[in-house]
Formats: sequence, structure tokens, C-alpha cells
Amino acid sequence: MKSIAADRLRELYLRLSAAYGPQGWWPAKSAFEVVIGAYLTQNTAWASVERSIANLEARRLLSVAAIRGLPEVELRELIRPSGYMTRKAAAIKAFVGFLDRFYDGSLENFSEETPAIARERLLELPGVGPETADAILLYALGRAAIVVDEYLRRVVTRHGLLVEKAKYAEIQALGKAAFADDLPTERVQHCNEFHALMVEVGKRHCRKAPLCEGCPLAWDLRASLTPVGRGYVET
DNA sequence: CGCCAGGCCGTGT
DNA sequence: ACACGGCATGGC
Repeated sequence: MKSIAADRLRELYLRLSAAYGPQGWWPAKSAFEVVIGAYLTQNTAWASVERSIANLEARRLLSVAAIRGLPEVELRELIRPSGYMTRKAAAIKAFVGFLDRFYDGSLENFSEETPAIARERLLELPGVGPETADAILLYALGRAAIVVDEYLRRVVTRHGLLVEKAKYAEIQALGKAAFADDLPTERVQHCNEFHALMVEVGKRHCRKAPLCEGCPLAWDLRASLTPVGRGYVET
């Protein structure tokens, strides 16, 4: 059984998708580049990430083998534009070390893990929290993961689909429910476009304003919802 | 000058 | 369990 909130989130997604079209995420030429970008974009503007990626690309360093052979101090300088260079360089190095130790240095081998195991392993790595783990699962490993970022949090709380203090797992469960009835292949594609739309539309219309002012799809869903426990029911 | 960006982590309550 | 500050850099 699917909740009313999940139905509404799905409807919201379908409208955004129809209005804005395919987003073409993740912008990268390889799965490994997605991983690098996922680390670098943490609390960082994408334009800054692009500069770092360009630095690596220019030196042909966008591969597991190349990062393995690159001294960490040099990696820091190349990713400097993205900020947090000390932590991010160490984290990226740790990811490569992780592939080397358990997957013969192959991201493809790692991607064969079941999604649940892969997620657990990712969360054990330094510099990988729930959002980065789910972004890697979805955009680098091709798994049907719901990525919960600040934009999605704003959407589901401001539209009254969840209460303000909803946790990551609760928001993720709602997103998962929204696509629960889709076939596996379709579900991956929906998850892909879903997060991309949250970010791209959210960047323009859904920042710090108390409501999503200016958003072309800002319906007031709260009108017919009443808070019950941690969620809402239709009234 | 201030705030923020496609978060995560260590520390204190 | 939760709140809070630090982490680095560049754009506006």
C-alpha cells in the first residue's frame, strides 16, 4: 500500500519531468568520474567541481590506476577549487584503496555487489555519508537509490508531505514508495531524473525562502492534509 | 563584506 | 540521540 504522500510526491515528480524534460545526469564520462564528482560536490558549487575535474582530465588522472599512482599532496592541489581539499583528497584516496583491497581495483567489480551491501560498505568509508553513498549507488553503480538532499527535504516538508524534522531515512522511504510500483529498469531512470530535477529546479526556485516562491509548480498541497504522528493524512 | 554551494565528521550536551 | 561548529574555496 502506498501512502497519499508518496502518491503526491510521484505526481509532483511527473509534472516536473514533463515540464523540464530529461536532465542528462550525472554529467560525467565514466562511472569513476561520477565517484570523484560525488566527493568533490559535497557542500560545494558544481562549477567549482568542474574546475577540479578539468584539472584531473587535463592530466589524464580520471581513472583508478591514475589516482592510485598520484601522491595525495598533488591530488590536493588539483582539487583545490572544490574546497576541503585535505579531507576530500584523503577520502578519494581511501576509496581507491578500498577498491584495490576488496575488488581488485575495479569499480565494475564493486558494482556487482548487492545494493544493500554496497551501501553499507560505502558508509564505512571516510568522507562518505548517506547522500554521497546514495549518489554513488545511483549514478555510478546504476542502482535504484533515492538521494536525499537539502532540496528534496525542502520540497517534502514545505509541501506538507512530511514534518519539518523528518530524518534522512524517512524522506528516502517516501521517495522509494513513490516509485515502488515501477519496473526495476524504469525505477532506476525515475530515481535518476528525480534527484536531478530536485537539484536543478531547487537551485532556481527553492532556496531559503519559506515557500518555493517563483516555482512554476508550487501548489499548496497542505490545504487538504492534517498532521498525524510524523506524517500527514488527507482530510 | 557577507552568505552560500549537489555534506561529513568530531565534540559536547 | 540531537545540535553545533569546523572544514576550504570561489561566485555573487
